[in-house]
Amino acid sequence: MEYNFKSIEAKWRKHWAEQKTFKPEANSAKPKYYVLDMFPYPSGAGLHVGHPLGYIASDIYARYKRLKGFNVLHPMGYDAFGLPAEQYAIQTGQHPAITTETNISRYREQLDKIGFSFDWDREVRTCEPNYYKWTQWIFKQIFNSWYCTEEDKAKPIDSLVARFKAEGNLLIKAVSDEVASFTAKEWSAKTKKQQEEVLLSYRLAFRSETLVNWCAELGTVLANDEIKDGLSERGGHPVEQKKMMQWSLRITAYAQRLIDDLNALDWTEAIKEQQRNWIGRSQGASIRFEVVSDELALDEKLDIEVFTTRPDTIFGVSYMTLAPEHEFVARITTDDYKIAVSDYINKTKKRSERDRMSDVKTVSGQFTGAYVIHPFTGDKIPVWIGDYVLASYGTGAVMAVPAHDTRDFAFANHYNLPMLQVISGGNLPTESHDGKEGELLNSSFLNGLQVKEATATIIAKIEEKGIGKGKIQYRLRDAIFSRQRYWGEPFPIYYEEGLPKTMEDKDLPLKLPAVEKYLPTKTGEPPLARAENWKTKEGFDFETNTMPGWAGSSWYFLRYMDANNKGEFVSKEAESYWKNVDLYIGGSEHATGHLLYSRFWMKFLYDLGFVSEQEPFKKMINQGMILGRSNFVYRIKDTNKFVSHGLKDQHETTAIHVDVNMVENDVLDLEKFRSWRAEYKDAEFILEEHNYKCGAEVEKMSKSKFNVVSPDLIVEKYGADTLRMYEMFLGPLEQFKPWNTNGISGVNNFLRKFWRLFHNDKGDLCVSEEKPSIEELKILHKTIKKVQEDVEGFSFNTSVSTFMVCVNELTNQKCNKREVLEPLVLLMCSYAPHISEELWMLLGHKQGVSYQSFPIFKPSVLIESSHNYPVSFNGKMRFKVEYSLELSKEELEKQILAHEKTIHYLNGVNPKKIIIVPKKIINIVL
RNA sequence: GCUCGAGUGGUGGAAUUGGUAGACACGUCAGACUUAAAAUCUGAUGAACAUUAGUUCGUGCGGGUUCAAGUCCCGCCUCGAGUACCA
Repeated sequence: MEYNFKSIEAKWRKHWAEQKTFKPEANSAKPKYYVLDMFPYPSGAGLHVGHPLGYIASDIYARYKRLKGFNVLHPMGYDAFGLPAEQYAIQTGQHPAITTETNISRYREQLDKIGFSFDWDREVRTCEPNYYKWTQWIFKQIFNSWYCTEEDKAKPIDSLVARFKAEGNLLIKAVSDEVASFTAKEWSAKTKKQQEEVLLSYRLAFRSETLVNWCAELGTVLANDEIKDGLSERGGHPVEQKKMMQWSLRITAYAQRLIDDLNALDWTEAIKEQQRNWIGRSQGASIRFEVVSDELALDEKLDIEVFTTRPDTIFGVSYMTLAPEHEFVARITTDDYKIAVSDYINKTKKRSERDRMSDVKTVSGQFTGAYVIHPFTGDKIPVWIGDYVLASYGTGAVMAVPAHDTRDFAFANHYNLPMLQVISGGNLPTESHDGKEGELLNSSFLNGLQVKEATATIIAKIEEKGIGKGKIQYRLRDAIFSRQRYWGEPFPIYYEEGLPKTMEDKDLPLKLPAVEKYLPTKTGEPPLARAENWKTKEGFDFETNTMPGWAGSSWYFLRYMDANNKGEFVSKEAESYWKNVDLYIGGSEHATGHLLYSRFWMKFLYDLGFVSEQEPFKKMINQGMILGRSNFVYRIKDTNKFVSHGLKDQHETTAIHVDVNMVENDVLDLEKFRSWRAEYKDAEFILEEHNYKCGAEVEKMSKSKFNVVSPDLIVEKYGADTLRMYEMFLGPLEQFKPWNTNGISGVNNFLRKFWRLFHNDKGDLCVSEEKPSIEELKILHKTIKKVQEDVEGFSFNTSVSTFMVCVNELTNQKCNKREVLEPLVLLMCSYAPHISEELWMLLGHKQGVSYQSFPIFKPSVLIESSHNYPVSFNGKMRFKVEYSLELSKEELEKQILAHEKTIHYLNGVNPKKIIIVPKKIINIVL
């Protein structure tokens, strides 16, 4: 029988689905292992060949872990809320749920063809009411919590109320908005409404006026990454900065824990570093400067607070800069400067924050006429405004030290402001001296100290004087949590007298209402305001915003543990068994989004005792994107003649993208090309070596470049096992690489060779029961060892090569011994599961290969070869050894000494000791 | 600018703790089988000289450590990714 992948693969897919082969055991005594892929957004375009890359890798690992005796959870689902389906709904009126459903079935169909070992009974979809019921429920918990900085954890809001009743808020240490202090008595005296307002400043989900990117045309707030050059990425509509009432989550409360706990994670340093930078911890001090301005009344006292990471340079301060939006600007600007200042503010308003950021070189600013008093020298320091200072970071004000900060330096040079060096070294006045090395000078009591000592000294002094304190500032902002969209989770919130209230658990899920149109209302309210009864239902006034895309994806990994639970988001037993994800595979583009929010939610749920781990993803592998490889034909100018790539320089040509599906190994299928488009029907070709060779270039996969390769076509032509192995063979998992079908025949050949090992020339099964030779066992053991190492180290590409070598060698040996072939099938079954199942069955096993446990081989050593190293170094000598059957240590020593080359190079010196180190090297101490 | 990663044949890529650089595959060339082609199989394939054994040079560039460097150290160059007026 020939290797007929079509019937084999169809048969086993059906078998696995029917037998529910990949359902994890309930109440298992086995150790657990949770392998998860980042779930996809089901887009209308379907899967291309790049999507399954990570899924294949995780599937290999999941199957491998099952063989190793683990109880493996390996689920899949869909991140199904999102903008494309909503946009489609706006254009066509089709409900996003229908679009989503269609796309999901297409995805499922494509996924099913690749032979993944997902447990589909646990599928989750974020847009299903049964799922988002729990997203809403978690939101409720966040809303009903506050963050206690004493215990450094989130706690139920009731505990805060109890303390307010007992002691007021004077001693409460919490992450909150600015709240006026009150006593227990004053608390009790407040009305219900006033109390609610106070609590809102403490809740971890809160409402506030926030500056957002508002796109009027789309009728929604946009995230920074949804804007390109001041226009919306989708549609190219103008975007403006606007203050809007928005829901936010107090992720900043977790900033330090989010940084600290990164250390223990087995993620790439790059991703961890990205998160650290995003959170952006800087240590420094906040310092208050007293304002002197003609505008202030005589008895009016006003301080400007600045944040600086370099309090040690305080004696070098020569001016101060406020962000143009700083709240004090209008109050302190003197009459003489009012016009200039307001002109300047108007000018900067026109430039979006993004423009300001991208245009770093232009220095601009304006003096306000006001001064502040230097707290140590008593000097009058001019106050400027400048758009290089951002209102949204720190206090929106900086103390400028031009001698030791590049930006202050540029500003001071431009406006001719004074500059004083206070730290030795550097190339002043050519450039500023930003480094933290050197000795303090011109700094009164700090003179002679090193930067580090000076920093500590000055902070102590500042605190002593009561003008500020040491402070840690984070770049991370609270996460804006509302979107003016239809296709997202409704908030379980209604309003009474303008105050938000949560719905009862029993009334969840609050389902998305039907609307006749998916656009915002004429008055600019979100689409949900169009729903009948939404604003008036039984006197309720529901929140019309919906949650952002990342809400549902911040906890989905927990739902898989117990996907069909109707009474809880996850049961205590399921959670305490599966705990968290052992291996997470997905792209690195979510470093500062999904991966950060998930960690935040997990920590929150941990604080409230709902889960037992603080981190959702223990180990993560980031697979690289698969790029497209575009093909070109070269049309000779003004003709319908096409010249092969190698000869194109002889003519004047234009390169034209051709569909890569008409090209194989860069050779164009002329017939397909002629029938591709009417204009090419009569195309003529200038060939080289009887073929038309196309040019090629690596680009992102896109429809317009005709370089999208669907996995379906590959499966159709070569089978799923070939696709799986080829995607792994392509190169290291983490690397960005172009899709290139050129090498796929090699992998396909290998699978056919593998098949032939078990069959004779006539195609009949032919497996011998004879004992294998030492040579044959060595081939097998070498392969087992190498493949195991590769899988554990995620070097899937090299283990494909290892299999190839093994099969080549066994073919050369004409080895068809059962004792060799059986373990090989087991080893192969995570990579190429269909063919392995079939062969396993042909070998006479009743139970499928997916139920087997991996044989543990302990390959021992046999001196096989040595290098020509001289003996005269370090007293150590190293030998390369290969694997064979077990040997005792004594035998091993004997073999080493008996080895011809060893004796030669030992030069008659007797070794004192032979050290057998792990892996393959033996050290001989002379 | 900063952070991280990477530079190896015609191509994708291997290379263990520093230990025979180029595994494996594609491509190319030659051969076998065929009326022929396809498919399959076998062999060759870093470069230069010698064309027989062999010799020399070779992992982005320049130094260094070492018996031994793709791998470690110092100084550069190039490319990719992320981030950016964060005080």
